[in-house]
Amino acid sequence: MPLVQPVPDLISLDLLASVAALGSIRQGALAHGISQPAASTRLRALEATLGVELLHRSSGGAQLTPAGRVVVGWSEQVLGDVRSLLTATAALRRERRTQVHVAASMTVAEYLAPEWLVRLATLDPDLHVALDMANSEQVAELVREGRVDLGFVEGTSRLVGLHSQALLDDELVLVVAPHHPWASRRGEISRAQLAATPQVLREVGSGTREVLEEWLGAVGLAPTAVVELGSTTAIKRAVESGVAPAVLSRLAVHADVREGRLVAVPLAGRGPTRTIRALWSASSPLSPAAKRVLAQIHEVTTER
Amino acid sequence: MPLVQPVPDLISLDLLASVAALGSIRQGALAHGISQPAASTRLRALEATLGVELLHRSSGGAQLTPAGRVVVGWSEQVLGDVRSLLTATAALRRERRTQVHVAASMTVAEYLAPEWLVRLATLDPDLHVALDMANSEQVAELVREGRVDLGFVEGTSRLVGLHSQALLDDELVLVVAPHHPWASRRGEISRAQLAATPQVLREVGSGTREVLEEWLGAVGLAPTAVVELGSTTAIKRAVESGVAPAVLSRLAVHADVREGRLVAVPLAGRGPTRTIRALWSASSPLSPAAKRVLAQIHEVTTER
DNA sequence: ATGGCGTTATAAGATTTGCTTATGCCCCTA
DNA sequence: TAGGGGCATAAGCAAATCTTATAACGCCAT
Repeated sequence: MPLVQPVPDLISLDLLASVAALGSIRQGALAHGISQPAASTRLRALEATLGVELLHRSSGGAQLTPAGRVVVGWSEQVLGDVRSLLTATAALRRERRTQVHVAASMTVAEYLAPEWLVRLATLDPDLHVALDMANSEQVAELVREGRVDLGFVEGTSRLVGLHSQALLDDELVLVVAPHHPWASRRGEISRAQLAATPQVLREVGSGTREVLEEWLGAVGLAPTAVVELGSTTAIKRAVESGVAPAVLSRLAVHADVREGRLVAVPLAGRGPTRTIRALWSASSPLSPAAKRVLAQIHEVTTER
Repeated sequence: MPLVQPVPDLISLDLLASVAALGSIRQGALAHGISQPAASTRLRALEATLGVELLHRSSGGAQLTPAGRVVVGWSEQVLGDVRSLLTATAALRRERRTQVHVAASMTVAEYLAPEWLVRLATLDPDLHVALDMANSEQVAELVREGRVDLGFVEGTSRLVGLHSQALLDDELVLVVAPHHPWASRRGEISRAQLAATPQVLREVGSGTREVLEEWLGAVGLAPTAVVELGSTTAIKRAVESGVAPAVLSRLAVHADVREGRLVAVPLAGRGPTRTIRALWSASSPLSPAAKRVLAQIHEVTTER
């Protein structure tokens, strides 16, 4: 499958085309910014590589042989394709200078990223950020595989092969429907009570679920699912309808609690919290554009 | 007009395609017969040259980035055209191994070369000789310019920049029509008598004319043209019709004299003679096939 | 006939490139 | 925890490619 050696090199084919057009090896050398003996030696080597005499040389200059004309004809094809490749890679470089591909976990994508992106659009209009949503585990995988430049996740698992930077803490709160018995009771709900009560949970792999599992696991307990939903919004609607309580990010329920659709119920002791983190690949340097995005999001999250 | 540096090199583009197909830099290196660090360094250099990240590397192997896929796509074009170029040059090498392009002056082409080519066809059927006819001056120019491999000319002029080898001597003889007064006279025609008699001549540049001009010029005389014809056959027909005498190669008139269409009239003293020579370029080595042609023609002309 | 100006090719030395082997580090699996 | 897969770095060596200096050749004007 690989090309059989020896392979002609592009610079020598290009030089041959120049010599053909200009009529002498010396003029071709000048056009290519190399000395005349260097050009002479290169062309002799190209003839040896191809096993064909390409130029008829005299003190009056150099002209293509019939075989040389054939080779220059094919070379024009090759060199044209190389120019197209270089044009394509220049476009990729321009895109990479301004394009950042980001993946965020659901909570971040829905409640934090919009504000971040608005700030970015204001501060740095040249940057174009493409945002994907996935659960935290999937976000980490996308980053690890190099399919996105930056990731934002909740929690600290699956950071192998990745660099990370903490941005802000996010507290999880217990919410119930307004008519739920817990909505009007005084006092806090213990971990044992919470574990004994079926809840609406996110799917396995979501940061929200992981943090809850860790919080209960610290005392040998585990959450009980009445239903698993893949969307925080869906969970909020389910809770509001009285199905069961849920533990969700304060970021996610802030507006619903303020507007009376949900009631926040205090948890005993220190509630579950997690750190929202930025992730990037440990094996590839962050692009300048992605660094600018990270720096500005860090600035936004530090200001709160 | 030349490609702007730095230019990707074909071997690295080929290696990238192999790594993409095989899934690891190490497997790509094996396929290309180089060590793994050499492959790794080459691909890093290619990324620097193009200014684009092409591979996502991990301990599980290497996969193309989206930009890498674009580059490999364009590379397949480039590498495909390079393969076409290599196929074309292989065909040219095969042709050059068996094809010899020869130019001969009129006399040689009409009276010597046919026998030579018949012998060549018998002795070496793989050789293909293409024969052009031109006058001696034009033959020398074709050789000097590299447009033919070998030339055969009469006389010794215009050998600058050429190698030559004497093959045989050719005598020029004076011929007249059977009813011409000189046909029945006894004795030789002097140079003065010849110079004073209008003749049928070849065009300027033909070997036949040059030799005659030299022979008369040696005693301060020059030939007088009643007409100039570009073909020895045409000259023979003109002489036979009684227009005027002509001085032609013995090779050319041998059969006409034997069959009585023309009468050879002796010239006083040593008649004009010339050497039939082979010519080839001084600036390019003779190809093996052309060497075989020359060797066999030399053998044929030495046997006479 | 000679000198000047164009060309190509060779020689020698310096620099750059590209390879090798050895080895370190990382990740995954048994 | 050990072994086997991967990629990257370091050091040393050989080959390639460049430079300047110069030789040789052909053409043209004087």
